[in-house]
Amino acid sequence: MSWTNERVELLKKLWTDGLSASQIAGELGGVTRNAVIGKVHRLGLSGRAKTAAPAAKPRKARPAAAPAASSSSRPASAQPQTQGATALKMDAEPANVIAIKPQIEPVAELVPISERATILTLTERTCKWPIGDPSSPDFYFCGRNSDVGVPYCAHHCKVAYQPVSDRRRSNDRKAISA
DNA sequence: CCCTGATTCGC
DNA sequence: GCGAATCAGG
Repeated sequence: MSWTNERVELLKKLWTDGLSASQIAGELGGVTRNAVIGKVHRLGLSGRAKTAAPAAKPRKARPAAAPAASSSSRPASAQPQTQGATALKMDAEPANVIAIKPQIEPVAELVPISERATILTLTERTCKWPIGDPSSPDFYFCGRNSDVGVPYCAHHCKVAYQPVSDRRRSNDRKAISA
């Protein structure tokens, strides 16, 4: 795969949207996260709202020649592991937040087909955020990695849990009078 | 262990 | 220019 204008534009969009390099790589397909990161740097759009202090890091030079990656040891990109399916745990909700029940997610939220999970491939470390209409054949789960005991990946945790402080007391309604 | 981005350097 | 290998960190 080469970096066509379209792919570069999508890369820029996703990167600025805050997606991780591996997520973008999965979205684009045909490239690894390293390729994405490399491209991001070449495009000069690295460092998005990150640390600004540690600018100078005495990078340690690589030993010498790479252990010869020969030519037969590079599948494609890192994929979520698929070990034995184990019990699902839908608990672990932080105390000071309210959980928002996953609803049918709009098309905007897409997960690369290669990373999607079905009820059969979910493990205790895969994101169980449902995507699509449960009654539809296109229904699937996010499937990205999540911490053990946590039902969703980092991304969907943000979506699922909303700080209580953000919840608006429903008393700012306007004069209801009568 | 999983992941993240950053960097180097052979190609 | 590209990206695997590697580093450094969470």
